[in-house]
Amino acid sequence: MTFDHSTSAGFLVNHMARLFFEGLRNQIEPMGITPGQFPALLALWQQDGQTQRQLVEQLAIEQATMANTLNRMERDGLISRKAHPSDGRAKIICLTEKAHSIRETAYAAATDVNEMGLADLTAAERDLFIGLMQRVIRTMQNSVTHPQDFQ
Amino acid sequence: MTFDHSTSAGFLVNHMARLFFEGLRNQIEPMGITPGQFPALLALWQQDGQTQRQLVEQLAIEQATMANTLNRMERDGLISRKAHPSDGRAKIICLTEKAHSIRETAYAAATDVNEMGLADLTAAERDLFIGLMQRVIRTMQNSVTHPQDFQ
DNA sequence: TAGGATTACATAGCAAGGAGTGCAATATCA
DNA sequence: TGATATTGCACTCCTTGCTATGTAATCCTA
Repeated sequence: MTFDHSTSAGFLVNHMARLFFEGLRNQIEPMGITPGQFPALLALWQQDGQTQRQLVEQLAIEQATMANTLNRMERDGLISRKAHPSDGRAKIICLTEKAHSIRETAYAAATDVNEMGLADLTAAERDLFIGLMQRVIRTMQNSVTHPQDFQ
Repeated sequence: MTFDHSTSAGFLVNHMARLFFEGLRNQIEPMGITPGQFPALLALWQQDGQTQRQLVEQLAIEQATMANTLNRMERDGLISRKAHPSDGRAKIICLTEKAHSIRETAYAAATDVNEMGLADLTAAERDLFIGLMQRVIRTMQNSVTHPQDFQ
């Protein structure tokens, strides 16, 4: 048996992800933020003052990863952690002025990267591609929660 | 302006990559190998005794990343580095008996993960999906080498 | 043929993903 | 109400990606 990486879904997905990651890094580096911070920033721009738990649920990232990312964002002056008004365990994640100020520039950068990656596709192909990815994600999430469906 | 991660290509690609990565990890962990070692193993199973440089070129991974991965594979008893017969700078990467022995099981595991991810797609949709990913990768690689084509 | 450029590899350091563990606060229930 | 379970978060360690840098070997060329 042989195995061709150029037609292996896993290999292609991994390669694509690295290219998007690097593309976004190039775009947003001048603003002082990194690709891993981006999802959290998007969520907080839409609704500031969420807990770490809420961010974890929205972004499908593990709690430990989010804690580390928030540490780096705090270090970089993008967020501050404040006490939760009613739950002594939780903390409220609040954006700093710096984070607010780069919002529109960052949106544009992310849009540019998506645009760059899909530049060769027609509008119909883009919709198709997005739809296929959403279906693959749903399938894999289900196969994790219900592993007996697949062997 | 707003930004919906469920329709952002970059976000979806990243999420998909993490799911494939974890899926593969679950499958191959029992054999004592990890997802990052997989591409190098595939290349060496097809042709043993390559140099690090050859692996880097085939797999589109940076040289330093490959060196670190090979360090872990050497530590885990999957490869050994031998002197190159004619080039004093280079080294020959050779698979151990252990690495040879898990070949077929590992192929099956990778095939299973790809199959699991694409389970919801028809044969035609799978071909389409693979083709779209190949085009996106080509587009992004070109935009890196010729950045002036995109602004 | 000596000196500079290139090549192959190693290493250090950072980012961002994960698992595992521990702690303190909260919730639940007998 | 006291014991137990759950929740929210922090911390440690691992992997895998990157860049930057260093070193030794090889190649090229004036």
